[in-house]
Amino acid sequence: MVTLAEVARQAGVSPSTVSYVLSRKRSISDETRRKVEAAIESLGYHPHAGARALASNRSNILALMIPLRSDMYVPVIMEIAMAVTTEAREFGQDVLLLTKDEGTAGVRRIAGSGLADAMIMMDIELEDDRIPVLRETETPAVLIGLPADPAGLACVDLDFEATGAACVEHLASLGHRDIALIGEGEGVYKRNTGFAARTLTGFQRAAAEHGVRAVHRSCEGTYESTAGVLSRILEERPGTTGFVVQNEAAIAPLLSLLRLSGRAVPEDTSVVAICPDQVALQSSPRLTSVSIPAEEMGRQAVRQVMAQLDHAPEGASQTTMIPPALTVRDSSARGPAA
Amino acid sequence: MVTLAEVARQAGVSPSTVSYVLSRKRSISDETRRKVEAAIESLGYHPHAGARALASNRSNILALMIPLRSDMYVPVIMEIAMAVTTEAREFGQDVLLLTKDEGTAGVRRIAGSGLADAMIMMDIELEDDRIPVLRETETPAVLIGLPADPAGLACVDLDFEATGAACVEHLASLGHRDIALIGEGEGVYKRNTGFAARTLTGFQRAAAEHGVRAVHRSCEGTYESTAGVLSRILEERPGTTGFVVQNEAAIAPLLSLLRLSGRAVPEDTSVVAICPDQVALQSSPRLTSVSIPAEEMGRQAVRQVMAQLDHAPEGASQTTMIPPALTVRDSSARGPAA
DNA sequence: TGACTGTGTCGAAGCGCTTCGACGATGGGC
DNA sequence: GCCCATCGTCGAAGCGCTTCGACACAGTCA
Repeated sequence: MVTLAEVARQAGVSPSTVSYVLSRKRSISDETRRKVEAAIESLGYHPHAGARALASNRSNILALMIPLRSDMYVPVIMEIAMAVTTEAREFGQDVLLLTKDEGTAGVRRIAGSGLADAMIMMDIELEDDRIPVLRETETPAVLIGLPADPAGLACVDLDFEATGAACVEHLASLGHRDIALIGEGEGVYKRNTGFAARTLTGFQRAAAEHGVRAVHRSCEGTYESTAGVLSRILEERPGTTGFVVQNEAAIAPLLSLLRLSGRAVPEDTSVVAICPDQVALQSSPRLTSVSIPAEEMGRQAVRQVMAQLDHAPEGASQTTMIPPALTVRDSSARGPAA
Repeated sequence: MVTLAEVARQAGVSPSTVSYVLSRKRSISDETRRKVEAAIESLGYHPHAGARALASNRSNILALMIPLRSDMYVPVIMEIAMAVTTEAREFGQDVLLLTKDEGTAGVRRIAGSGLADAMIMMDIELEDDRIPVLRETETPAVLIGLPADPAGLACVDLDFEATGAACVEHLASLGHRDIALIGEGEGVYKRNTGFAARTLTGFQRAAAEHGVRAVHRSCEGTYESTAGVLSRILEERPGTTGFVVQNEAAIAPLLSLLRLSGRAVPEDTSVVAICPDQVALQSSPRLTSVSIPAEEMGRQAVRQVMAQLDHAPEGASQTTMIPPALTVRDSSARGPAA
């Protein structure tokens, strides 16, 4: 192990000088800096993380708590995790991976041990029991998702209500008069994750505003479930020409089923998905969609958490709702009333 | 911050005694242990991670390096990561998430800073440049995947060669005489990740052994690409009745295309997939498949790395090839020669 | 020119833990 | 009843770093 003391010896300066070269907290002459940097380079020195954490009371680690199993689409979780990790490195931070099932004990452990400087949490429930612990331990944190009471907490999320509305507006503007929302599974609405309910709210509000008849059905995402949901919708409202899908797993079955039943997309039926761009682009036809800005959420979360760490906890209570971006592709076209 | 010293004061013992209660490295009387544990409980004490790492030269952190973008199916990566994290906690370890794009510099940084005690690496290339660095820095490590030269390294992977063979054997035993492997995208074979090539080797060997005509086509996984691949196969070998698919993205398109072309699965055509059980179960019909044992690979990796850390690096060079498990479901049935 | 203000560097203390050696108390073997 | 091993506990050193105060030196200003 190369230590700071060895670097100092090799550079012919004192250990504290080396430390100041590294931290830039005091001015150092160019000559000294060069000598020290040369020594660091030639010895392949890396500061000992534990020693640094002990002395400075900063671990330069961000804890990221992700769901073990959840309603969220796995690739989205992954993309957020990768974005967090990548962005964190830009700030010289590393990322500690925790699972949501560690729950409040996990939060306490991290806060108590100084292992991480802050937390980023995903899969936030409306009444998430980790939140009171976060408040109590005064852990700097950013939530990806929106709890019932976000007061005093930094949150980042897609504006799902606006998302639901945007899908309806798009279909309404194309002249569709009967539309359906194929949503997440039953469990998702019950389990208080909020986002599905918020989407539904926006969907219904916009439908009312635009004078569009709207139905909503939850769907488990399997082929069978999707088939059942679709046939019930068409039975009830045979004139349905527009679908909004908020369930990545249901997209492929739905397209397949529409094709089988002879309804051409987009000629007869329009489909708008709420899904990552990748899914929209891989489908056939390529889907008009509101994308899940996973990467942006991850990056935003890191930036906000770093802001809390660097410039005191002012602005910690900021909620960032990312506005939906609807991209028109090949799955939506003019409807009957156009 | 509650410190060990405060616990000691509250319990009426010396700090070293508290430390020994925690580490169990010296015997402690029941009475003292109880007092100390009570103090820990009542104060909500958690040892400071940095201090512990500094003094003991052990961070109790495992670094997990995962691909940012890769040939691997994202849910599999995720499942491995979750399994690693969960299993690591069983050993009292935490997991630090690194991305593969940190490359050799990342490995050096972790090894040099003592941030992690060991590394678990995914997405191993045949000639992975991180491997020499691992050897040079003498970092305890386990690779998930198989490099060209695994000498002296611990590796865990599915036995893809046996997997390819198992699929062929299953189809051959059902009486299929013309089979096709729909594989990963071109890039995967070129990019030296090994697993796709190993599967192909096993596929071809077993086909030869069983006197079965076999073709192989790589496939990008989009609907269009799958359609192209399928039509070319059927043009060349119209008698093809068995498909092996090693590309999760191609599964749904393939099933959809077979249905459209009037080939019933499994009555006319059998399909065997190499994919996670979840994908096989969600498809319709449910697929006969060799599952990707993501969770087991993750758990195994942690166990092996812990063995290296605990009982010296003997056995560090062990390669664990997980034997394939083929589960018969509803997508394979007797073929023409049966 | 003397008092002052910066600049650049150093020494030492201390972060919270582990661990080694020491030591008093106990108990078994003879 | 004495010696020695064992058990349970303590004190102190030290892990590698950051950071505070001190200080030498060179300019700057009246």
